[in-house]
Amino acid sequence: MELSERKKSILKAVVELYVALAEPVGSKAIAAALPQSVSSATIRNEMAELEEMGYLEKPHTSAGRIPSPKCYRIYVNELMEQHRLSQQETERMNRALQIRLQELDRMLTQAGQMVSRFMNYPVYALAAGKKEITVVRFDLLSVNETDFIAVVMTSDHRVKSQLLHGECPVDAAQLPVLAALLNKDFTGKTQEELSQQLMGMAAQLPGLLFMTVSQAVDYACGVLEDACRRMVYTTGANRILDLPEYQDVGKANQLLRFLSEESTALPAPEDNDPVQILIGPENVEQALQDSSVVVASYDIGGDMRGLIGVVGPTRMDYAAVEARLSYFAAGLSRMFDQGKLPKHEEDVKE
Amino acid sequence: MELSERKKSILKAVVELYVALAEPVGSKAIAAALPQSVSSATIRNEMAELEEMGYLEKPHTSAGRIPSPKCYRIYVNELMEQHRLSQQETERMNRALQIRLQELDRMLTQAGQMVSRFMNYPVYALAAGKKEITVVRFDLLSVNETDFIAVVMTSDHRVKSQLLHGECPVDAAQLPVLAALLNKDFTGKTQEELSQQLMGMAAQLPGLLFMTVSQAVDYACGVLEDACRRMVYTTGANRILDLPEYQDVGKANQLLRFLSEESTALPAPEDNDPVQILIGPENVEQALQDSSVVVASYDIGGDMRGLIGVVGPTRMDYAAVEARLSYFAAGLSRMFDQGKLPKHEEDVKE
DNA sequence: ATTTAGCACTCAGAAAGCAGGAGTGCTAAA
DNA sequence: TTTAGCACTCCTGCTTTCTGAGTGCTAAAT
Repeated sequence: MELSERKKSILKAVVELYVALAEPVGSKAIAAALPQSVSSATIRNEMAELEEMGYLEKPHTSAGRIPSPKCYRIYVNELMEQHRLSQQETERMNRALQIRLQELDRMLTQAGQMVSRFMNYPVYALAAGKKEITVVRFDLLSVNETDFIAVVMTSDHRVKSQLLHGECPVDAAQLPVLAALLNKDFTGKTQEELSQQLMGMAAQLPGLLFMTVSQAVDYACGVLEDACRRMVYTTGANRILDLPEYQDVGKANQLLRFLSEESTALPAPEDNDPVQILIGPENVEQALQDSSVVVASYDIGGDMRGLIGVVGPTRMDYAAVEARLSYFAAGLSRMFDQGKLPKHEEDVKE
Repeated sequence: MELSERKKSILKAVVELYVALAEPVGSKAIAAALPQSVSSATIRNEMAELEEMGYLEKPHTSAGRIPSPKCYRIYVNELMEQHRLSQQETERMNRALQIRLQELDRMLTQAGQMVSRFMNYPVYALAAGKKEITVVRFDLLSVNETDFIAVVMTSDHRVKSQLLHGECPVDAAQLPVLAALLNKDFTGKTQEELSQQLMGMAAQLPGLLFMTVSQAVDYACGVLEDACRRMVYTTGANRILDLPEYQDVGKANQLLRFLSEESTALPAPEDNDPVQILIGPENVEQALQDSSVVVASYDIGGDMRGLIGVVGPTRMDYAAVEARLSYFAAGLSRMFDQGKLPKHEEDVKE
């Protein structure tokens, strides 16, 4: 059944007043807020019906109404107006986007920090790729008789390196040979495949050389491992402590725990919507049932895209958050497009 | 004026009872806890004096006493007994210490996470060097006509690398030459010196080459910059929400903010005590006035040492925390000693 | 058939009052 | 110097009352 125009504008008013004041809103307040002039009694009748229909809720008998998740949903789908970013805001954001393109990991944390600063909500950022990450290139650099540097470039264009203390002396002249070997037999492999390959190699190589190869491959495994694991960066989690809905330490604790410990379970948009909004119980995760998530994706280049999400109470200024987040995502896309991450041969092939 | 034996044992009892129960402790409870059998009335007299002297405080007239910071101080200095780690504990810790030596940054966060898990308090970890960090080595690796990898090794043995998209074509053959140039003129320099040096170079090099050099040096600057800045890793901050002293959201918020935003201001031990304890107002930082910090240092190798600190309420089980932290620090020292970070030539010289 | 005014009703939250109890400080006896 | 005894304090938890915002219903007005 379709909602009357008036019902809709009442819902809209309820959401907007509740978002602004964080208190149940009563019939009088709505009457004042509506463009049409109607009496509070009329509003009361309408609200009784809307409650019946599941759009509004009462914390207790003699309080005003608060929007239900269903109400928020219809609000974001139909009712909410395009939030207009103020000149100030866009300028601030543009300034924030003037950062130098850095290593992807740092990039993500930085993006998160920026957004969190603008939103006053916790933010998470991650990069998602379509394919499994592999090593695409090895380099070994000699430091001295016993130490060398392993440089590993992964399929998502990250380059990681570390100083390794050889368990046996390493000949500087040998290193290029070993690197060539690594590049030949250990590239394009997932973590498990790497370990296997290494096992198979054990017999074919002189012990000393094998030690070194093994160290390098071990390192590469480590890199791949936390390329998968530590992909999510959360920032500004404690901002929720400023919000009235998390004044209860128990609730705050629950959400904070989730954000810091299980952040990998944070939602990623399924379809290719630029921005997706998940309201309260629409979240699968138990810990997010009372919270909402707004998540946007942007182009990173390569076969990757970046995800950046804002977590807040269901009472969230969806219009504003969505507007800001899209703006940011668009900005990031542009940034990555300019300082383009180079295509690796392998990507170009397909 | 010296405290009588009995006064001391009363203080000890007050601290230990208060630490255990988080409630003001009364004369009767103390009488029961003391080895000597004395009446609660005697205790009351003694406590009145101790309060006079500033060791004890009363939240209000008819409540028990709680220890003042001064009391905690004398407790850690003289009264507290060596906490004996249980077999279980040491085993768990040993198991935790079986981690593979990785990049220093990751190492620190890992150490922090481990300790925090054992302590149930927030933990911060950082590495402090005596000298300013400089770049000790550059490498440039060719990827394709336009891209190359910059590898930078710093004086604290970190190796960082990134894929750079050349603003102009880069000739693979040229790269070693440029790297040699970088190693000659840009090593052993602080961030500011790097920038200066680069300015001076602008005129002397063909434009195209200069672009590339400039990109590499820029990257090195970035590395040095956040080698200084992002040196502190905090973990488990929200554990404080489980403690009764931070049930007040305001207090919790203040401390959490401090931990996440100004963690660089966290205390580092001045002298070379293995473990240092800072109690409440002994902390310089405003935000730590009601909290205590136990911080230990351990040897990382090179000219660096690692710092690891536990933050908690003044009502903290100092004996246990100190014991665990020392054990951990010792373990970390040993680890770093085995998988020794190699000395760099420069360090060896002096 | 809506809309509106009016009014009794409900209920959370603040303020006030009350009893219980833990703990103190003091005094006087041991 | 220690201890028992006792009056006193004042926090805590409890019930009580009060107030006000907001509702739902009814009956009149449009």
